[in-house]
Amino acid sequence: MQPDVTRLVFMKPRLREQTVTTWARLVRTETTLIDQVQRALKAAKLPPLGWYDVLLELRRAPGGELRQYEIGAQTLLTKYNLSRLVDRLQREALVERHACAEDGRGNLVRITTAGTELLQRMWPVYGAVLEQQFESRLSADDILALENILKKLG
Amino acid sequence: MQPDVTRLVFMKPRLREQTVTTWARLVRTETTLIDQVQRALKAAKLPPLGWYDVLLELRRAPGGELRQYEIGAQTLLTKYNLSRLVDRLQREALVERHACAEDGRGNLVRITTAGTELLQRMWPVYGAVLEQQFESRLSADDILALENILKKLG
DNA sequence: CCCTAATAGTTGTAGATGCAACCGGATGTG
DNA sequence: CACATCCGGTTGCATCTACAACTATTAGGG
Repeated sequence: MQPDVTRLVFMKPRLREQTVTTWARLVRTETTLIDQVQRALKAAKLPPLGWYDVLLELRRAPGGELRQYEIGAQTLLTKYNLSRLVDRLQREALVERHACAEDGRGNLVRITTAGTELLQRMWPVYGAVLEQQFESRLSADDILALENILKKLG
Repeated sequence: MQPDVTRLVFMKPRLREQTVTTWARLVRTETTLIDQVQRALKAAKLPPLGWYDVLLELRRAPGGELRQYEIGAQTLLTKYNLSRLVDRLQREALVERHACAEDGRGNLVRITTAGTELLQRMWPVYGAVLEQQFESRLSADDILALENILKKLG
């Protein structure tokens, strides 16, 4: 559950200049990197990142299947977006939808062989961008430091 | 100009485990924070973040006006998205479009009084989230360290 | 100058997202 | 067990975004 940010008290914010600068850089850096991944995938005629995220969650899960709401919790997708994204994945035979025995409302989404194969074709593209735009520009210490700072924001 | 990520050599990526973990956390943290800002704005019946970004760029610019492509370069918006976003802002009288004297193709976008007023109403909401979800969770040193790491990724 | 190529911006159309309303099936309380 | 409520998921509709094609203007050679 996310913190309820809709009830914050709105006083005139007194933020340090440096905070705003760093925040802006964080947003810009992240969007730029994501954008590079997306462009690389498109150039390789592969589906968008959202597909990768969902398929990866499924492949990580025991049995290669998850309830839809579990995928949503992991990927931060809303339920209606997920519903339609799974439609698209299903249409491409990358996942199957099965009725759920324990809960008559829901369904289990399972990744197919075609789905895992797609994952394997996407990873080199995704990973190459990560390697060259992210890992290679930072030291191992940088990455650890970054991890520790980000942890405080979770 | 962005690095051309569409011609990378795709070998089997050999990324350190830690790199992938940190990358995942970076993406998740940033999207969560942006999402919190968006929800706070919506709860306050204010327009989305994209409007803020454009209006802020304009207010920062000398004379409160910029060419459309200049806004695009700052905000990472594509030209067609920007074209329509400026349409919407114009419809709400937050900006004006003027023909550009030096370049007959383009136009100058200028922020209006209503536009700056909107900025002033949005900032407390935006800033409050930043203060409570970002600044208050990090030390000044953390923020500086974060800045320096992110700089290497630009 | 003229012709080509590049640039700024718009637009038609298709696809994706957001919102609210909705449909069961599950859960809890009296 | 009856009822209201909650929860997982879907869907209609409006809005927004992506892509490609287009107009109009500027810039660069020969």
